[in-house]
Amino acid sequence: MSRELAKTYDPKGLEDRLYKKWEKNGYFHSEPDPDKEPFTIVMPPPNITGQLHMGHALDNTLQDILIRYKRMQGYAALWLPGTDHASIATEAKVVEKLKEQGIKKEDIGREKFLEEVWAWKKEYGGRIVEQLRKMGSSADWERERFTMDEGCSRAVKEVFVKLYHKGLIYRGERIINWCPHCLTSLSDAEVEYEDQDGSFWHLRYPFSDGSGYIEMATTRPETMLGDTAVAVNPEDERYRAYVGKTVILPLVHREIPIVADPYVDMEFGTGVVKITPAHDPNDFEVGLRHGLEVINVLTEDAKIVEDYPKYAGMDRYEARKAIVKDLEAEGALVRIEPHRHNVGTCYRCHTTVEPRVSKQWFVAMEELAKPAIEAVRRGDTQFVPPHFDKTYFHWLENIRDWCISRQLWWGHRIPAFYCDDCGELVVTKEDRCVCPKCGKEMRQDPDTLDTWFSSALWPFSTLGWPEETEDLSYFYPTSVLVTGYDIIFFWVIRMMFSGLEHTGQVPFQKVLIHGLVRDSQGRKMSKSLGNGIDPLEVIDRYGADALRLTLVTGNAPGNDMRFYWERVEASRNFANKVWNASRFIMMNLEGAQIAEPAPEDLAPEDRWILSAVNDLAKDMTENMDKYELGIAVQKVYNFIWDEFCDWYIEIVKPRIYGKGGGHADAALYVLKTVLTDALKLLHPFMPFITEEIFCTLHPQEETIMLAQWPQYRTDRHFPKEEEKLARVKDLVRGVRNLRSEMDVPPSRKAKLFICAKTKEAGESFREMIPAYASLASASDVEIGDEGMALPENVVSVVIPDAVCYIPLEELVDMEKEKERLQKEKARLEKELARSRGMLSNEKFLAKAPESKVAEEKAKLAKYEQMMAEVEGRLKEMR
RNA sequence: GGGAUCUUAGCUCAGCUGGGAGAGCAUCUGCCUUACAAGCAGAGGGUCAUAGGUUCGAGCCCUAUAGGUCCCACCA
Repeated sequence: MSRELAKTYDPKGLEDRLYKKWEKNGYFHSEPDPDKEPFTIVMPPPNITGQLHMGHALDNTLQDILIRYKRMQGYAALWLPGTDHASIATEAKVVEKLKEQGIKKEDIGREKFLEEVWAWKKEYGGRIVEQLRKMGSSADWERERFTMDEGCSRAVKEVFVKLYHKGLIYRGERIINWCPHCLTSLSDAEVEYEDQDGSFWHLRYPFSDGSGYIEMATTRPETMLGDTAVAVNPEDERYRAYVGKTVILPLVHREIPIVADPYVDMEFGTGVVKITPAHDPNDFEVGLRHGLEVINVLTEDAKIVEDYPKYAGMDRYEARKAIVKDLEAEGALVRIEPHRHNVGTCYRCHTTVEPRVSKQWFVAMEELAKPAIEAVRRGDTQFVPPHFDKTYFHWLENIRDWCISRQLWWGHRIPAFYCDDCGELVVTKEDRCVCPKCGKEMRQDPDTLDTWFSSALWPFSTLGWPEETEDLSYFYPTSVLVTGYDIIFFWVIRMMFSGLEHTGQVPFQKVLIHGLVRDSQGRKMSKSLGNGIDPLEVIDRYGADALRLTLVTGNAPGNDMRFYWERVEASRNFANKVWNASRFIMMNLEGAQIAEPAPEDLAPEDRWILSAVNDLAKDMTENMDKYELGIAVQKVYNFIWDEFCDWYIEIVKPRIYGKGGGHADAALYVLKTVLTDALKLLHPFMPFITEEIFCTLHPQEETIMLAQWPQYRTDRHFPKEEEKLARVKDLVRGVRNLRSEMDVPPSRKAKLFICAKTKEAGESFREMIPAYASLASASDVEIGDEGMALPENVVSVVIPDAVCYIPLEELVDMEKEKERLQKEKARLEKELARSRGMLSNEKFLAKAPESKVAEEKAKLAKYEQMMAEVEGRLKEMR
């Protein structure tokens, strides 16, 4: 069934239709294949609650390019998609929805609540997948996985139990980051710091013996209710005498000691710190060292506890006002000064986090970090670009234990059980547990695991681990992880140590890091700013191919990029160019069967373009293998637009129109061949348009997706013709330039007199005679050598190995011509000076590689010859 | 405080192992040349942040400085 390309390029409809075809025909599906090399990408699971944003679109585009490329190279390329992870965000969405109905999750209980989440997921879960499909993602959707599905849950339990028994997971009372809004603990990585204006309250606490006061400053006066000491630096002469004394805590009137601890900075403030172990991480440490009591004064939603009736129930900021007022009344407040400081906020809701002492589960990181550091040092896993390993090392070398318990319901439940009678603790993979001591049914820990705990297992849990599946042994370790640098700490590092700990291998060989997509002013796209651009809107207006091209051009790994609609438009224009060139070629082919021409029927331009596309394939393959996708796509873009469309097609037009000599069939064959190769090279970047054109051009072919990536062929390398065409291009450009500068309208044709300085040059020009009419507005062409007869009133253009004369009669302005030649002379003088300078430098001759010296000599000869011509012309005109 | 990164044309950015500065957009000029005006042809525009160093040769390597961005750690 042969179709024609539509007259105008319109991605709408076309993209949907092709995607359905690909999916229906199962082109995305991969199985282990002993005859092929595996290439594996595991997709980061985008959160289904959010909609697809530019970051996802970028991730997805890069991954899809790699997958399509490798597939065409004959790899068993598996792109394993995951489309959900258990997160605070998911839970919050459902909590919000229930709230609208006036229901709290506690009202309906855990089981019911989880049912609600699943129902919600059913309604919205497919959305992000649909959006990814619109991007052209060729992930293997048949293998779609969820972090919350059964396989993953099994892996999570397996890992937890194993690490627990190795002593690498422990439960302990620590001070952790607590979000009073989300009502859950947060890991250190989940806390974001922002600068806020605050105040410094200078307080004085009276000594118990009535001998005076000690003054200190605090940013959080309300926590003074929980103070259990005052600390000074042991080196501090000013306060040495006070250490060991006690003070009376104002308002509460509790007697607390003054301790000496090196944590206190003598230079800062008054050099005295109040110690509130329950509400500050540093104070907690000081408390441990000095055996201080931990007095918690805040509830989980950050209100004052009932022990302080006067303030009970007030939230922390209300309480602050009240307490400051009372302190003032009691004479404990010295002064207030403004103070700007960093406060930790919840990465999700940006509520100020409250340090809180509680029992949580932790992963001991020290032992796990070591192999992860080693693996990257050895090069088992490499970052692209490489400098990101520094970030990686820096984090791992300073890592702290990882708080993994979350007070949420939507997530993997911690597989730990408690006996309410005897306090026994059992960690097990079983769903239920009976106390081994008293035989009583045990109660499972109500908490769930940090979402990154399960996400860290993704590269192998999705392949069937802990079963030793065929998939796992074939596709693991995966080939490359594509992700943004903002997620190195959350995800990459945790996958690394998890992979090494549980499988003994790194989870991936390469980590391709990309930057963030920012708005046109360089700001991060965010919901609160409202500056986010919806990829679907871009697709709707310009097509997925244009969006993909935009996201990958002019972009180096690890660097941020700005989003401009103008760039999308430029990408769409390129698609349009490809479309029209293809339409032109097919119009001329008219379904004719074109056989491969005999080598002698190939014109120089045919060999040149065949050679060029051949070189292109080689170059692009090298770039792709080095993950230089931006460079690769730039090359195919330039090839198609400049070399193929603007030069080759234009040169060949007279031949296929039957004017001028040469074999029309050979030209048609070359057009078809080169277009086909170019489409293949472009396909990973612009899958839809290339598929549509390819299948129309080759009605017998099913898809370009499974076509072979163009291989470099030594029998398609024609350096001689490349040289010839370079000369012809120089000539044509020279003539065009001259005509433009002399204001000659294109409609005014003129004869070209080409005086060739060498036999080869003359031959090159002669072979291309039919092309000059359209390329250089030539009415006729005469080629000769030094002695050729020239008409009066000519202008000239000097190019390497030749001079081209154009008689323009009344249009010739001799002054202008002189000016032009003077300009050219000046340019050549500069070049000659540079070249002669280099070649007269003995050190250059002695130390530079021979090829460079030879190259420079050739250039010098060329410029000398051109200079002689220009000077000769100027002399004649005098 | 520690670390990373950037500074190249008016704007946004490429520039892969050091060997005569590039693209897109914008600007200016001329063209509806039968695939494409979402196009064609041409032009202008850069001491590659600054100062040193290594080298026959530096946008690229090294050192310092200035400015910007980001990450981490943080002073109560």
